[in-house]
Amino acid sequence: MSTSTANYHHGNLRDALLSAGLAALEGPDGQAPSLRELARRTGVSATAVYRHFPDKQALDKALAREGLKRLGSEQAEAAKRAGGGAEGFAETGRTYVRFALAHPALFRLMFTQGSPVDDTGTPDEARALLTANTQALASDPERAETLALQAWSIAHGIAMLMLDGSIPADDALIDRMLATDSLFP
Amino acid sequence: MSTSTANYHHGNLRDALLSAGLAALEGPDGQAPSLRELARRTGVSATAVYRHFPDKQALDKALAREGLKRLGSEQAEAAKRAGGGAEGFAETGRTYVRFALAHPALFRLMFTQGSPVDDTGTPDEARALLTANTQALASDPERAETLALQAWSIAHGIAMLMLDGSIPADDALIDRMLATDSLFP
DNA sequence: CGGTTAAGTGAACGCCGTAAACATAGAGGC
DNA sequence: GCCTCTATGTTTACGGCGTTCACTTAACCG
Repeated sequence: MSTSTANYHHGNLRDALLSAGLAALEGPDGQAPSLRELARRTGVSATAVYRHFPDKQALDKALAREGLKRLGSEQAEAAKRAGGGAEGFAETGRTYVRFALAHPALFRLMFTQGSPVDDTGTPDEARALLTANTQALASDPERAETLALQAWSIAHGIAMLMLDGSIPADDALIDRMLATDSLFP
Repeated sequence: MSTSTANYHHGNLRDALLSAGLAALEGPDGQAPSLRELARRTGVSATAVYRHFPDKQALDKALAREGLKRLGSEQAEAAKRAGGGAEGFAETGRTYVRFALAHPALFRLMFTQGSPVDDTGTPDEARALLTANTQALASDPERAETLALQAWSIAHGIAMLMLDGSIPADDALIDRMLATDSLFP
């Protein structure tokens, strides 16, 4: 992803594989695509993948990283649209859950590997937004960190439980559960 | 599980498979065991499994159901030990997260299938405990349902994020994040 | 232009879940 | 007490998976 533009075959196979992977993850089957399937869709032999990724897990991690980037930018845009502040913060939570429901396979992939973020030293945008928002909203700066983790956890919990079918994936329910006045005194 | 006592081979293969599965899920690799591996450990051919489960997913579902049962009874015991009430309720949350950390592979399995509970008409103990506790503690009975889902979500979110390594799996952190006075006004 | 090297290929290995055809042990009726 | 029927097991086989290895090919660079 990111830097595209090239002559495809004999060229940016890496990006082509990632594109195919992201497309497959959006498919209706909700299944993570196999390495061989991805190679097939890209019109390349299965072993060619190994020229660009050491193994399947590395490919998955790259896909997860791209997913995280997209989530972060969606959240940032939603917060800006809401005018920032407390309402903007609340909107990032709703966006988090809606993103999970809109891209279930990708979202699952993002959290199935051991934190795919840490290889780049800089934290992802979603996480930066979270700490910035909580530090701005919390009185006690130490409380801010706890608040950040609590907010993340409840959004993540709602998302996961809805994805797994344990809780109805209802948009109104998301709003009700994330209503800030019924959480956090 | 449950009804054991028999002569093992030529006898209760079903229970033996479930026992082997639960044992494998506790292993250090944190990997869900394959059907063939389970059959091997039980000393039986792979296809024998199909006499007792229509497919691998059904076996996984049975394992998940057993996990849910264990979680429920651990929660009930913890609540009783805490003397019930609000403190008992809080204890069920902490127990939920600790259970996930103590049995990561089993816990993941429990929520990776589409809600493994619904085939039995009666809800599992964990869920029953949750609704009973929230209905006893909430003033508004309609608020109780929202409270139940919020409480479940935050515990589930903490558990998942800690399992995935996104949040440090720290016992003190669990207590801080679940402190009832910093949640729910 | 020729050689080095990055990038792709095909065959093969040992796993996996599952299907089909076959074997056998033990229970129940005669 | 035998004989049959059925539940429970076995062997073999298929296609798909991730990955390895030895190989070809194409692109660039001096």
